[in-house]
Amino acid sequence: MIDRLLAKLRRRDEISAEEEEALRDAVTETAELRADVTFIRRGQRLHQSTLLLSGLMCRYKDLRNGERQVTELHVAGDFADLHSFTLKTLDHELMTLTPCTIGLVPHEKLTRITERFPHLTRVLWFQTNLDAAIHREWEVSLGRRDAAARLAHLFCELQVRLEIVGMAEADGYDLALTQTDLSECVGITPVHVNRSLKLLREDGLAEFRERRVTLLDRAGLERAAEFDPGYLYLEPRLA
Amino acid sequence: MIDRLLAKLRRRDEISAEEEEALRDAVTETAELRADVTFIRRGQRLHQSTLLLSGLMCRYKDLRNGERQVTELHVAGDFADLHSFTLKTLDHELMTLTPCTIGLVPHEKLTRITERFPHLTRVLWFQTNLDAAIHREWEVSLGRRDAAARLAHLFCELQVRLEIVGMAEADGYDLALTQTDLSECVGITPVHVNRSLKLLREDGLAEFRERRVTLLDRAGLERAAEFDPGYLYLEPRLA
DNA sequence: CGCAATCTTGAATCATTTCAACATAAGTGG
DNA sequence: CCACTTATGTTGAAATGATTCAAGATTGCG
Repeated sequence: MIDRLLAKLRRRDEISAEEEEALRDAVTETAELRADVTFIRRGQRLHQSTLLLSGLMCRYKDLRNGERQVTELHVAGDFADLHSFTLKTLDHELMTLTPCTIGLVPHEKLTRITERFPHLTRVLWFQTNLDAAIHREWEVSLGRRDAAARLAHLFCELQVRLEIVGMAEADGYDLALTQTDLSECVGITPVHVNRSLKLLREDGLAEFRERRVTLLDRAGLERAAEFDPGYLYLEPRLA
Repeated sequence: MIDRLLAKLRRRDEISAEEEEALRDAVTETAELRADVTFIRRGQRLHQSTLLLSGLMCRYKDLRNGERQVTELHVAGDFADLHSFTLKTLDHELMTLTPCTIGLVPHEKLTRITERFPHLTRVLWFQTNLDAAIHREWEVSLGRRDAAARLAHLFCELQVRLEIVGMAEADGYDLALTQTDLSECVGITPVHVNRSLKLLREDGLAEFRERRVTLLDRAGLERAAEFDPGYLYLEPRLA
């Protein structure tokens, strides 16, 4: 059940049998959520963290005029709001994009982990730092890349993140987003997403059709996006 | 010496005398750095973290064409690369913007803290999550705010962060940046920074002259920027 | 004083947005 | 199963915010 989380953690560090047990024990409950539900709102006091077992979620912030900026996408295996453990309250909303299965992890369980499992604590801390690294790379996209490169970069990132949890093929993956969802990730209008996707398609780099991303030329796509997977910290580092 | 760090930590949580002692003990060395030095490069294996005691620093990433995106500014009291403790390597560069005094904290000291001081560990973990929250807010600026609002928002953020460590007056603060530095923070060209600063000045909101930010109308500036300090987590939360 | 960095402004250009129309796909109820 | 509605995708043309290029003004520094 927490296999995808374990795959993600073990990609970077060793997790002992006891640590694995502590993690399994930490998930006290599971739940199903339907698509397009904002189930955590900014400012709300939280007492548990959400482990995404299957489905797609996003963190976002809205502006007064209704514009929305998605700050991160979450795929199966991600701890969608592990940071609420130390923050207690979030500065953003958290919503499902597809139907999702989640595991609930009470903050007391995490406190216990910090008291008894220093290494596992560092591994979890690492995961929140990985989210921060993803935020940084999105800052670069939003600040410096043009529309097509932003989309290309996002497609590259998701290919790698989904591969880690066994949810991507060599040439692409399912991605149940609309062009409007994409526009909220990359900070452009839906209309311009449409035009930019057309460009990527015409350049033979990538295609987004029927809720699936197809990497037509992965190397070329990565070049166009200036994608360097370093920020995803794929090599083991043994904290 | 680590007073500003302590002020920052105590703003959000209680730090016991022992914990304070553990922190003091963790800083094994201090150093002076001159301005405009990139002293940590992406990919470099790190064995210590950098505590900024005085001065101004930034994290940034460069693109092939030479464009630079600053992903966060650091002020006195910030742990500029606490995340290197779990990441081991950074995905970005770290550079001084002014002459800086830094404290060096070996990662073994931090490992010790995770083994003996669970609460202090959570407090430090919180700090890296706070950096992530700042990244998120910058994503919103870069993705959705126009040029003037991005600058306005940055000025508001720094006012609050500098107040916490006693380095801002009620109406503004010293900020030793050039307009080009600002442009690398907010993702626009230096020329457009200049024009946008003019707008803010003409609207009576804020002024940036002679390396000093003056908030002419703080409430108005915050309104223009849609600044909500929630993401800076200013209230105590007792982890 | 004089050079170099920084700031300022104007005018032309460009990427993206806006507005609008139409096409396609998906979902609902009769 | 079709008619109808709604969400999503596509394209064109005009408008806009930001960039680029260029020149001149100001400031800081050896």
